[in-house]
Amino acid sequence: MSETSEQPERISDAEHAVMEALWRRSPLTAQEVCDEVCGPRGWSLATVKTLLSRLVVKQALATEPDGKRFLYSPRIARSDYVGTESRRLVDRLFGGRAAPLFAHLARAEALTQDDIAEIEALLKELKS
Amino acid sequence: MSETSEQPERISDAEHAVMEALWRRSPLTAQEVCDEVCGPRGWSLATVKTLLSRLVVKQALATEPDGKRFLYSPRIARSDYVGTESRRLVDRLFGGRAAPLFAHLARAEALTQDDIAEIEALLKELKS
DNA sequence: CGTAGTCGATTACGTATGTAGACGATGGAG
DNA sequence: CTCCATCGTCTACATACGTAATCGACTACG
Repeated sequence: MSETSEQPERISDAEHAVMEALWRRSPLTAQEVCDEVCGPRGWSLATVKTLLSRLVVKQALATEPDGKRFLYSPRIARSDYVGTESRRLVDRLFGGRAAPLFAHLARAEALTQDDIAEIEALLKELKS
Repeated sequence: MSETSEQPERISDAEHAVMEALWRRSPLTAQEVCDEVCGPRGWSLATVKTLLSRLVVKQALATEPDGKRFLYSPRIARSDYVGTESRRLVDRLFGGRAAPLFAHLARAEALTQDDIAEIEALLKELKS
């Protein structure tokens, strides 16, 4: 019984931006991650390094030495992250049921015809 | 031009629990809010008072004096809150498109037949 | 072999958040 | 009129987060 019941630590907003870069492409060095995110967010390399360290502590990233520096890669799948975050929202705001969320989005988001078609196809698949 | 371009301040997790109580029923006194949420969350009255104050500062709650104490009521509609939070999630995780979120939920959440029927009805309505 | 650039690690610091105790005003009971 | 229960406010404090500078180690260039 390894008594390390690691329920995954929460990933903050800024940290999430770093994760996205690494989900797009990995492994990357700190510098490369910065190339991806520093521009858009107006961050310095130092900031990215801090975020990377924190993500490693949170076990969200794995490191692999590459000569003098590290290569970082995600340790959790994007789909898992998306799953828990979506679930959190649905639980907090829609009593745990996905349908009301969808209803809300449908009304508020002005789905395109393509969106609607996509969803209908999905429903058909689910019903079979 | 009133230069108070108040983009609504973010409501934290704990604060959100308080908002939910007041969305269910309002106005309420601090004590009454505590009756609603202190049990489930294991909070003390003091904690609720702090959260209420912070929410007032954030303009999420309005106060109305009632003798010696205050009555609190929401100043923002739940649907607005739900809207911005949902939008945040969709933007962060699904590139701003609702359909992928739905696809994810559909696969991961095991929608009931009722859910599916509900959504189909909605789609029909949207297409007309 | 020394020096400049680069790397991760350490330290910093302000604000937000979770949680709550202490305090001063005040209104109602007696 | 006095005293106590309550109220909101102020203060407190640990942790998380956003953002970054600094520092010691190392490497590649000259």
